[in-house]
Amino acid sequence: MQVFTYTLNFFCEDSPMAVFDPNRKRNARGEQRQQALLRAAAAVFGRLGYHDTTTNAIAAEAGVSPATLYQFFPNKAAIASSLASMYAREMAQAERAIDSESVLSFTEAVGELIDVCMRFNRRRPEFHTLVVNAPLSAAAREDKQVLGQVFVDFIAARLRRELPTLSCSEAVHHGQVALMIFRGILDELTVASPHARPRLQ
Amino acid sequence: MQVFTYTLNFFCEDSPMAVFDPNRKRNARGEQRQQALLRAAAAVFGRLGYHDTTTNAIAAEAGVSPATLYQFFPNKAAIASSLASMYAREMAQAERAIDSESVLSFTEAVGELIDVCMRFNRRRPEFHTLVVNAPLSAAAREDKQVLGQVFVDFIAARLRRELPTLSCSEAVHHGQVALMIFRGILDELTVASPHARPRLQ
DNA sequence: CTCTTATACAAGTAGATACTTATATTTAAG
DNA sequence: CTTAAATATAAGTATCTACTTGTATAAGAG
Repeated sequence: MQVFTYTLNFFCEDSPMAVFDPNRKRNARGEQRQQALLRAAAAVFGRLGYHDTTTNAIAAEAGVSPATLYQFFPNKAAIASSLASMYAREMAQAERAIDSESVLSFTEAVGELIDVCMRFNRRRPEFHTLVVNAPLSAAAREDKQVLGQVFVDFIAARLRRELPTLSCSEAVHHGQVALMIFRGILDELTVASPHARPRLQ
Repeated sequence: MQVFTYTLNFFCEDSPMAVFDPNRKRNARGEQRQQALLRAAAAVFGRLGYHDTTTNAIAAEAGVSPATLYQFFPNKAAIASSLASMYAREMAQAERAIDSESVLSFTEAVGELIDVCMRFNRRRPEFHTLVVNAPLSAAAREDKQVLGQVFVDFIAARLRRELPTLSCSEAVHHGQVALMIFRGILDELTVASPHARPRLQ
């Protein structure tokens, strides 16, 4: 009996009709829809936060039916994860581009770093909510973690150039603390931005 | 017509049978239940966060039926607000009790302050979630705001004693930044507590 | 042109959860 | 002891929301 059931399930798997298929070929219209859905999701997440954003609202914002959304994303968390990944990678790249020829002083470089991060978070207010409140996929968590590492490494590298006596692990630790501090300030900072920055170093 | 309707609604208000009545007299059993419900809510909020905590789970944790919960609280947000208020007041009091005779140096006093806050957040892990994720009542927001003010004032007062040349508004501003920094570190700190503190001053 | 596959959506469903109703039991004041 | 009010719950309901189903149309490869 057991074997029979197994066999049946194995060969005639009553597949749940997988309306979303990760390997599906996309045409131009599809690619555009997917981008439009991501933009719509960003807007709604930004307005309402992760929890209060419904997939129906995202679909409505994009001007499509809820069912269409599920042609492009398996579930709500995947949309959030996709956005979070994009943003994390984008921001990491922006950070890596800062002072690539190493002409700035430590203070200037850190000032630039903060500026870049602040600008990014002002331009993409939804990033914060997504990272804090959304249940991210492993890939998105990885990208977020890399972003943190880029920040820490940036600080640590500048710090060691400024103070060559500093041990490597000490420098990294200072970088980590700086990251925590920065996140703390970001939390309070959907408003009133240029006020607090001067005190950061 | 409009007037008539108004009158009807005013006098014969089809009251929703208000199972929760804020003016209801409580007996001993009631007071205990209410406390038990708050303790249960704290436990579940701590485990699951605000959004994933259901009123049914709180009732179950307290060993009562869901309906009983609504004899004591009008809704889920009121439970969260009640807890957040309690905790904010408790923590503010603890902060005010630090170094009441002003015998500590600035560095020592701030160290004490951080210690007290850390201990509190370790003892009441749910406080953070409630403050960050729950839709608090006006009263609870007020208590939270007062707590922040106590923190800022503590820092500002010590700072001005240490550096009498500092202007009052400058001192307060430094206090505010310190608060932001502290919150940022708390965010990262459900774990690994005694590691980061030394670098704070 | 044809046929496969992608896109689209109307119209759902399933399951969860905040909250209610009706009613029974306990408390305690008079 | 009576009685009104407080406490308790079984058994709901209403609503919301993530997600599906079935089916129709548009694209585009050959």
